[in-house]
Amino acid sequence: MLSKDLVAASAVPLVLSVLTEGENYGYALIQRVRELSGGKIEWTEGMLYPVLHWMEKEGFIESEWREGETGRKRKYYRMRQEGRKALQEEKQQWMSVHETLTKLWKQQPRST
Amino acid sequence: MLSKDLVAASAVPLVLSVLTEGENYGYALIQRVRELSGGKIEWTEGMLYPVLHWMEKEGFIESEWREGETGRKRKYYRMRQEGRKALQEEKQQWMSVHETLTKLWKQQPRST
DNA sequence: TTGACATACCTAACATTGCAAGGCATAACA
DNA sequence: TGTTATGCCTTGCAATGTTAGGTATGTCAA
Repeated sequence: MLSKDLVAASAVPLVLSVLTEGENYGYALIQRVRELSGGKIEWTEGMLYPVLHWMEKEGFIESEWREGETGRKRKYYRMRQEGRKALQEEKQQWMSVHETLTKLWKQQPRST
Repeated sequence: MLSKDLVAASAVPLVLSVLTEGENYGYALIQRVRELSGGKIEWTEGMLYPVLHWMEKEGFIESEWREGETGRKRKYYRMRQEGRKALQEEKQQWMSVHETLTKLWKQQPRST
């Protein structure tokens, strides 16, 4: 189980990244992320939907109600140009932290 | 400037990782992390001290008041065994997310 | 045809939380 | 003597996140 903070920090970059695979809808995003992470990342709907709404308000993504292969109505989300820019920014931020961490992890631990 | 969420998610692993370099005190941790990140990670004291207190309460680290090279009293923090365990766990969580993200970033983006 | 379950979306409200802002103290230096 | 950098701490309120609930439809088995 991932920590709350890590789930929060990774939500937007993950949604944007998954949408680079092509449009998708909320319920399926949860499953896709679970699948990609090997079951380690478990999103709840109550966490995801507000994030999607916020991202749409920000202009990162846009949505459209459509029927999928089943007869069900689904709200499909698609990347917008703003979203691609945001993803670039998110990537950089993530990598900044990642590089800082790995720099430390590679060091020989010195005893105190 | 890093997002609030990312700062929160990385605080504990970063503190633990920096302390593997040897004991250190709060004020210097802020500077060390700034330095390691090339100025990208800017912690505030109001954010760090409560985290240090929490980590001590959890038994990850222990503290001791001492005088440094200057005449100043400083509160030095040192890793405990619990902290090393916590760091291992944090590493794994971080890497889970990181691998999920990089998996997506490596993919050929398909157009919608 | 009825019930159960999976799919699919949404939000209100409450508890939790984070952090800006302030306070305190000392050393260094001009 | 005033200012800046160092060094630690906490309060209080704003911002936040998650739980829990609601709605609806398709599918399948009994």
